[in-house]
Amino acid sequence: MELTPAAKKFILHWGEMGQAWGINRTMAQVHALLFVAPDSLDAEEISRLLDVSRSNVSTSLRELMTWGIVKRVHVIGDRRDRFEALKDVMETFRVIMAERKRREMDPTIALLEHCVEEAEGGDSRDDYTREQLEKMLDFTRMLTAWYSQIDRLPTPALRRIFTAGAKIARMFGAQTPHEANVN
Amino acid sequence: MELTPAAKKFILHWGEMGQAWGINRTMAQVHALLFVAPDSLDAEEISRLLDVSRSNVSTSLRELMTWGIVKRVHVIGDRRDRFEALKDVMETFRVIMAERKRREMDPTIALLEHCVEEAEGGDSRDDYTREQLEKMLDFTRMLTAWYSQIDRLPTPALRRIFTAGAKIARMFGAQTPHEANVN
DNA sequence: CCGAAATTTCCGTCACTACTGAAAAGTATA
DNA sequence: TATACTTTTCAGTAGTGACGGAAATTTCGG
Repeated sequence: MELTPAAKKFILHWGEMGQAWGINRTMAQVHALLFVAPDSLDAEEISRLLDVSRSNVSTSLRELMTWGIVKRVHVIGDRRDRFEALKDVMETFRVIMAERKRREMDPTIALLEHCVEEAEGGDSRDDYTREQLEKMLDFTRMLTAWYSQIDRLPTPALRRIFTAGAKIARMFGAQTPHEANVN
Repeated sequence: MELTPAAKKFILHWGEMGQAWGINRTMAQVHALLFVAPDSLDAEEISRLLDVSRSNVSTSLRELMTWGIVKRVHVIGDRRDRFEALKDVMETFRVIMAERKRREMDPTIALLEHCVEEAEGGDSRDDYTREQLEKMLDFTRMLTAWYSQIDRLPTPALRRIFTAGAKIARMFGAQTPHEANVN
């Protein structure tokens, strides 16, 4: 098996995107490869196709598995581990979101709570900082609460929400009397 | 002016978060500092408070300004440039989203379109890859379309959407007859 | 128009992370 | 249990990007 030009371009681009989002390039490339690959691949093959070392592949695969977007699979008659990615884009997206929430949003909320609490004891010179931190905390809580609600839904419902952007905008876009007064 | 413990912790954490999202640490720290600072700061002061070089601050500020979340301001009687961050969290979030869409989503869509087109000419062995790329393209388009609709709304409407997660979930969560059959 | 203050640019250095190769550990088969 | 095959770990290396310091440029007051 060799990579088609389209697959190559996608894999390289995915690597770049990964970097922009704080994900190591090889890891993103391995994911991209598994995503477009018709069959599961073994580590050796991945190493060959991406031209990176076997050990680098091993590390990347482990990471991808802890993220939950790549799974180890086996085929009878082959001792080697084989790997395949989640093939459903929405599902992949959800898993990544859930993981980033867990790794980044939750700790951020905890830290902000701590900071706000600490800033309450401070002298009045710190009032402004405390207010800003509170606003940041409120916003982060709002986002994660929204996410939690949405994440409960099955994939088709999620898809409906995302295709209903205009409808949602219309529903929530109406100005309240107060806002109308302000404008 | 010196940093309070709460401010320090927030700034450090924000730096870490930045890294996880592909943003350089100093840049994130400068932003955090300006976000919690009661008044605008000049570059010298930022350099001192964060203990990084003047030139590093200069670069970070320029980047933050191209992102549009930090503005140059002047006070009479002071030749030095002073800087302040957007103080509204939601607004900051919006600006960052818009910028990332422009920098990452749009190019990704362009590339995926190109790849799909190219893969159409290929032999049937590439069908699966093409299908996967198409799915990825559809998903990306769906997301950006949703975003475009939502982004039109004024901030209060946006806030209403984000506080209405449960309501939205209820509205779109109802199963269609088809889905009910499948389950 | 000159000089001082402030800012930006540039290039060398440093630090960090990704990466490799080799060795170690693990696993299945005979 | 030995052996061949596979995966993982680890320690050293390389490469990338952040950073600092100095020089160059710009800006402003006198």
